[in-house]
Amino acid sequence: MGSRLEKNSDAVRKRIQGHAFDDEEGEEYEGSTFGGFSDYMRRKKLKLQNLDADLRAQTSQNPQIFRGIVAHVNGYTQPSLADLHKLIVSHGGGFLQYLDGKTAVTHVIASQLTPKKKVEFAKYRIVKPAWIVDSVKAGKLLPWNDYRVVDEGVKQKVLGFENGSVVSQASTQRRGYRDQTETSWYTSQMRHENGDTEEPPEAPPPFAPEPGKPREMQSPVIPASPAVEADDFPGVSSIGEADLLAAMEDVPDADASFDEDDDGELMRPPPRLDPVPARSQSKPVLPPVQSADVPPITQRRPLTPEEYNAMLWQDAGGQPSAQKKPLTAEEHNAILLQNPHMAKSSTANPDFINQYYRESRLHHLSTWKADLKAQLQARAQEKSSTQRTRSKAPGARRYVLHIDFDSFFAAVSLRQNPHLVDKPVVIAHGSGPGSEIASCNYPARKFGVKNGMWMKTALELCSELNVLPYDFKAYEEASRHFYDSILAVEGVVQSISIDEALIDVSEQCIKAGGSDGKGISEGSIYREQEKAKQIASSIRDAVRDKTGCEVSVGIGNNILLAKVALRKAKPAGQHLIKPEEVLAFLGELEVTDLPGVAWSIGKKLEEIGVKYVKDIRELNKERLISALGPKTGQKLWDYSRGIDKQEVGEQVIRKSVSAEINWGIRFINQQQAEDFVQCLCDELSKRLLENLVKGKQMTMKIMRKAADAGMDPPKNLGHGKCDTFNKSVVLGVATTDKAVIGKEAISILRSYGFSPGELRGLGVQMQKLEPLKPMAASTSTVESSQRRLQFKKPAAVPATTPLKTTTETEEFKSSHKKTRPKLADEPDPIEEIANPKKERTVRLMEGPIPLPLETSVKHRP
DNA sequence: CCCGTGTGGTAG
DNA sequence: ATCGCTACCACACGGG
Repeated sequence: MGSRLEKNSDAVRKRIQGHAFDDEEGEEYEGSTFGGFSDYMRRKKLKLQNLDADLRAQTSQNPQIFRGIVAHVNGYTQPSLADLHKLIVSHGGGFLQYLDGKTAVTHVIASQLTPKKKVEFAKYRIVKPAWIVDSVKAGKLLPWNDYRVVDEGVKQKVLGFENGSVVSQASTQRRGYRDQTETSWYTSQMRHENGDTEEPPEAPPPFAPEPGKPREMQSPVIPASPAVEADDFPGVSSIGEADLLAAMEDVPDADASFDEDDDGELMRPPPRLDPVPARSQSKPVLPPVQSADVPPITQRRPLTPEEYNAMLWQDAGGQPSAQKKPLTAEEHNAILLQNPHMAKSSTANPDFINQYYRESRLHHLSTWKADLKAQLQARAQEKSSTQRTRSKAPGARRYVLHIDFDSFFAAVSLRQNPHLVDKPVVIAHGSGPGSEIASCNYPARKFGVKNGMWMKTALELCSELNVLPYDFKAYEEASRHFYDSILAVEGVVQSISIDEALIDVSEQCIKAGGSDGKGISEGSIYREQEKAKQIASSIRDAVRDKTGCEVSVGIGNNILLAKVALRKAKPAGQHLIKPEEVLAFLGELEVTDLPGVAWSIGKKLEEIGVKYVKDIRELNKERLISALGPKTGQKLWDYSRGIDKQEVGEQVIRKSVSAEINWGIRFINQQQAEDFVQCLCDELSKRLLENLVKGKQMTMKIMRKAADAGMDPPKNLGHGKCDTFNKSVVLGVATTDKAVIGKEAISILRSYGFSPGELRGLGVQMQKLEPLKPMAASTSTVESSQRRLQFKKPAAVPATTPLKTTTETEEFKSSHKKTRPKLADEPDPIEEIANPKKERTVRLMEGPIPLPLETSVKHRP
């Protein structure tokens, strides 16, 4: 995996956010995309929102004619606001009490509007209340056009962003989000690979579902026979008919006016049909998933096709039989999860989080990266405290090495499969169409296969592709050897990732040159460069010896140049950029070859006529800054001239900790969603403790299926096209308490009132971190800082404690003791990359350096 | 000017 | 089938 590893594999959800609607006349509206409401901390609003979820959950039997619609009622109406609210929500719609300018409201309901309001609401569709009433009566969504309050005309046509001339003052010529979305990598990949599935061009507009239209869900719906038995994952049953029926169950009409005066508590728990352990109102501890909804283990007979059909085409409450009710998202998921394979790989499996993180390459990449960074920074700190830091001679030549494995995952996995080395090989989880390619060897690249590509595309490019599985253990092992070799070199080391590092070897090289490293002395410069090359070469040899894999090395006089030199070095080589070559070398690169420049900035540059780095030099700085912003503009101005002020090994302290999952999220009711959020918070709390920090601000991240996205995205159990919603809350006091975090997170989730079946991704993040108080002082700081660096081989440890079975209340669990029996006396060098799940070293944090976890544990009774 | 929140973008 | 994470920076915008 090179420096460009998975360049495209992420940044997925974020660029698919804006979606505009085509109404019945094909008129374009810029839907205000981002939902939520202005101030969820205000209790009253909160409650109003919460009701929606409850009400919606109870009325899923109603024809969900307003699905995809989010309404706001303005002014006095007949029927009343409350009645309209109830009608809308109980028929699948969303409702917002307040407009905050960037909510996801699609329609404003009003009997009439003042001229001022007309302007204010210009970007919404304004309809009369009768639209709601008549639609419910008709059992289907009627064309809203017939109920317009404002006449057709300029008033409702807004946002002429395409017209560049409109935006002038802002100095940055900005395109609408939608434009960016349409040309994003993700969108284009979707089109390329799956243009037929996710958004069929003939798909009905979201506001006019065609109820009778068959849905393309037959195959997942009807399992031939259960290939995975329920006890493949003990502790949970497969989703049975009971769940399915529960999801579709008739629920008595919700009381539209829950009392509003119990302000002391978070909110009213949703009323339920089946007996569910009630949430404790005083203690914010939520019941675990399996205790809530999942029935005891029973072997269930899968539904027969007839039964599915009965459900699928169930008549919607007395409608004419031609009018079949489309399934709600919850019903859809319930049916989907009938397939045991699906259930196992989704939130229906209580072990899902652990299982998922075990298999996710991106999760591994992130954890590895954080661990390595912490370890190397701790090492650097220790070094600088023991030996006087010599200040760098200003103006001296620098020699920075950027070292990187060639197609890391593939190379490591190929050692077990030497017969494939000359054949095209990729690393992926499977060979299904949506499987992502994490790494590909050079023979595969010759076919045009790239990291991050989906299997479908890769197979089109190369039909004889060999797919090898991940071997995370082996990657850690190879990385350990890699870092052993790097750390043996005299210089300043900075970890980039599991397979990538920087070393500043300036001091060594200048010493070899025999000058002060400033003056222009041909001989000295030559000797310096030769020294750098020789260091690079010996590192490559060392890593090859120990791992059997090739690394490449880029050498330059700053990080930027080392990085771009690496491109030229690959594969299995090294390249040094001499000072006199810098401008020519950089100039011929495309702008997107620069670090920090990818599709988005690349496109902005393209719009102002810049394709190559040398083109940047033609622009004055002001132009660049006005197009890209002050920092980015300045940075690129510098980069194009070979300037990079960043130093190797700069210390950065962690500012956030988070846990998110945006795959396999398929809920059939609100309870499951909330339980899952709690599990995420448990995980987050665990990570906070591992990092010895607590957080004062929490952010909840939500991905919800876009209104125009199909129920089943092209990627199996993927999130597909989504809207994203982030909301943060500042806690009174910093905490690691999973109950507190969970309470806040669930509160935010509820406040949005999303249909649980439409959730596609969830995450929780802590910011405003503070160091956790160290345990009672014990060992000397010196000793602890020495211990801090040990990369421990995890002792043979029992499986990690299941997420929800822990009853520990203490900050440090005693199980750590068992895990790491005799720690203080092991002077091993770096022995293995710490297992991210069980082993952590102390993180750098502001304030006093906390004692290492182990040390603290040791001294507890 | 500062600050805060929310969103976008990027990299590994 | 499939495992689309996570930290960090920059920016826009709104309010003092």
